[in-house]
Amino acid sequence: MIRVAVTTESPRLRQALQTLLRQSGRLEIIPSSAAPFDEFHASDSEITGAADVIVTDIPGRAADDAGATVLLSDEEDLLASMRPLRAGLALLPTSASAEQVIAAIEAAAAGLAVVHPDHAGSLSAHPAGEDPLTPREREVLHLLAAGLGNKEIAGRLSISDHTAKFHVSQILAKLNAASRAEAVSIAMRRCLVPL
Amino acid sequence: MIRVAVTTESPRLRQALQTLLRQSGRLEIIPSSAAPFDEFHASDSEITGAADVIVTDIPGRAADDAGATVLLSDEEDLLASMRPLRAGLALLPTSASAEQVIAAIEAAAAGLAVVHPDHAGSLSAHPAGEDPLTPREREVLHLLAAGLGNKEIAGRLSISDHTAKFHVSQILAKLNAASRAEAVSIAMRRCLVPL
DNA sequence: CGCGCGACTGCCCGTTCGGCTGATGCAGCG
DNA sequence: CGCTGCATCAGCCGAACGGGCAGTCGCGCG
Repeated sequence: MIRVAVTTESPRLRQALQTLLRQSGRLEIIPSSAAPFDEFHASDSEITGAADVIVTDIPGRAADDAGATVLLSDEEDLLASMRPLRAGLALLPTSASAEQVIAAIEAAAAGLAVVHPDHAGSLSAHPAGEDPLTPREREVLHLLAAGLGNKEIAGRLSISDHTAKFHVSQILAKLNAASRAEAVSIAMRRCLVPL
Repeated sequence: MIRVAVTTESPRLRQALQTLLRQSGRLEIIPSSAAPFDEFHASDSEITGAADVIVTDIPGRAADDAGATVLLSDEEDLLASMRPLRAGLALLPTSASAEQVIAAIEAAAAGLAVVHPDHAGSLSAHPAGEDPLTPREREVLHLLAAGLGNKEIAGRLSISDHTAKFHVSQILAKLNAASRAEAVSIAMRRCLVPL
């Protein structure tokens, strides 16, 4: 039985979560004080101490707390700042389904790091914006992203450095980059290259 | 009830996982064929079709498959290549505990992305390797990573382009990069710059 | 006080980059 | 049969890059 404490700013959300989680049958909800959110600090230690996982919508709590935490938030910026995914930290948007919240709680309790794809979009996926790069261009892009010069790229691919340069030009154009450095930046952001 | 298919190279591991997962009581294990791993492709579709989640130690399977997948692997490089954390993809080391595997399966089934902190170390934290970049150099690095040229960097920072160039040189030296493109690559890998 | 270090500026010089205008060969497609 | 897309090669040229070398300030530390 995983003990869960719900600490949200909105009482409505807290209510909803608590009933939702209770229905799962596998979680023990620790009654949070009925105090308004601006007093949550008072009852903090008691709740935190007894819980295995904290479910919250308050970014600060997730940042401070070293324990297992599920953060429900729609703020895009959060992802960036929290990016170094901690052990036991789960990041979910408020649109997450009940199963997702429950699964995230269990994973967090087990010490895993979790992200929701919707949220992680900026981290990982590139749903729409596609990259019409040819296979050869992708090869070049890899070397380009490794910081190689045209001549080195040409050497690795056994082609003329003119051709290498040509491919780089194509990549710059397709990625809408003004320089190879920007191309690397864009490519890595879009995960067109490993790492 | 989540239907789970176990597809591993090692029969021993498959056995261990199956019994382990069965004990949880919340998972339905789909019997995988007893075929040796080099034939797994033959029995692929049948297994995959019926399963909600696939547990495997074969990197290729996790890459190919679009569905929920739990990858058990200790290879560091994998993380890099899989980095774009997909929806429903969980990455665990073989040292993961039973609860972790089960939690990961449930999270993956719910469409979440999961990483194990041990594994994720390379993703987020870089415990040792520090970067003795001065505050000013970090500023320059940001612009550098955005693909700006020396002149543009100088403009943004209201300094001489000679100075901008100087800072870039310092950064290249400290990051051990031969070119600004490689510097961007290294900086983004080390998370020295947002995204 | 001297010393180191970060931030800043300057100039020289060879290399590289990125865009330009070309060309060739080889596929698939209507 | 042309057409289009991909990959290959080539020269030219201005601009940017990257490495030296040489300075000037201001700050904190012993």
